[in-house]
Amino acid sequence: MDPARPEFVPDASATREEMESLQHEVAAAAIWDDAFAFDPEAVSTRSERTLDDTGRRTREPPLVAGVDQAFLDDRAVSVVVVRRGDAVVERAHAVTALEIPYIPGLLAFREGGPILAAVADLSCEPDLVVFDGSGRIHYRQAGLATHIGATLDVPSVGVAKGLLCGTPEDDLAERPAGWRTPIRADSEVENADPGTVLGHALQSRQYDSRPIINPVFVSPGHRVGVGTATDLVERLCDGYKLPEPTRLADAYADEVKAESAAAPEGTDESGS
DNA sequence: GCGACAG
DNA sequence: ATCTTGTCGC
Repeated sequence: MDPARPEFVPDASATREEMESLQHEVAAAAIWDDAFAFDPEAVSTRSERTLDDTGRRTREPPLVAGVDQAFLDDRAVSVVVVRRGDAVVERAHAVTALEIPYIPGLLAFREGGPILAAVADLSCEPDLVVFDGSGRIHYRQAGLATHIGATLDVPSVGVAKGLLCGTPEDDLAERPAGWRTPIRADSEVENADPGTVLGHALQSRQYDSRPIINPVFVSPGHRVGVGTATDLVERLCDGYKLPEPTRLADAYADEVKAESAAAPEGTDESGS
């Protein structure tokens, strides 16, 4: 799978001004309404939900991909795991040299290239991609999920463990599983009317008592509206705080990282 | 100037 | 993100 919008591919050697300028272009081109072909109701981590009362399959579950990364000194291990229902259909990875450090707001320029390298090896085209990081919840509304989603022109959502910017409508403390509240644009968010709903804080899981789990922050990447983005992520959570696509990608990234740890450079046996 | 700040 | 043993609980 290759970039549909090559001009959006993040360039780590660009100046900060050029990076922010590109983010504004990406945000202007991003689609934050439901504009995908699959049936959102068919998205699931289990195959039973795609069966009707008589047990017959009623619709083919969409291909959902999870993207995550692990790091090894100055190298990034990027992986993509694609599933159809609960079956892993394809996995791809890439080990590349990191060019710039982590800078809040510019994450796509550090991890975007490595991710695109892994996605390039994918033979299938996912219906939805779940990224570990923000999408529209970003200073210029162009977080990792939005930037890479728009570059590939694939429906995407961002799931972050922490809130980058924006203001939660309600207090996030100790909420029950299933609870959600809007994250609205404030003065820190450019080109957005204050109050615009950028995403949601979603309490994907909670214990009856302690320890207390923090919510995840879901936002549209590309071709998905705010409400649907959160609905989809909720459907993809299976008893854990993080959605299943992210958890699988996380585990695979750890595997590849362990294998890459022994190899000095690009000693890639599996031919990613 | 000070604090905040995805991974 | 990464560095890390044991430990409490279903």
